[in-house]
Amino acid sequence: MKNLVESFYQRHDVLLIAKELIGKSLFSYIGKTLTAGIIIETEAYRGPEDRACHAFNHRRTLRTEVMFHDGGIAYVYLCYGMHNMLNIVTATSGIPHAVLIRAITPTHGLETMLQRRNKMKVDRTLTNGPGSVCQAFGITRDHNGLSLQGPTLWIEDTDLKVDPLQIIATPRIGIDYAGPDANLPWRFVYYSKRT
DNA sequence: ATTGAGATTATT
DNA sequence: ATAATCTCAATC
Repeated sequence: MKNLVESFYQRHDVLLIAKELIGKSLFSYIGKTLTAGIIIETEAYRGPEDRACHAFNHRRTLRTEVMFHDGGIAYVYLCYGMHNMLNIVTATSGIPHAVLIRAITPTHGLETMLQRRNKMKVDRTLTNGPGSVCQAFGITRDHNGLSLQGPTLWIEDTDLKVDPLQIIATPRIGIDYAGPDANLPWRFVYYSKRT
């Protein structure tokens, strides 16, 4: 297991990075507890030219500011007034690319995740949506702009071998307002046989 | 100052 | 299908 280095995040092909993040391991050490899981679903948001991206047309606000920074940090924002969303900022300064983490399969800290999610049993709903992932991992807007080199939030490589054929590309979720860009197949789902 | 809508989730 | 809930940006 090895922490992904800055140069991994600072490449300029956000679609490639979104695909490569599938099968990696997301860690958080928050509230004195370690939680971790394998990333199984991502979405790419490609800066100025992507109508679905918050930073479309270089829209630069308090919220989108961190997307313009160098890759390798977290972009966390609030959606629908109640859900935190975790994004990975990629590319380099001035290029607002990001990858939304939509789902993981839990590996560590299951107890903590259940508590945070207010659930009794581990099931598919524990961490299968961007809001759920953040809640289970304890990630909030307080972690906006945080470095992914740790010690609070980071991503490690794994021994898991991901066959490219197991990654399915589909249109992104919940962005009907983006016009033609709503059809771009920039959502990536890891397809594995399940019980 | 007000308003409308959003990268969602859990429940009816 | 819909309520819950709050930030942002566009408009007055």
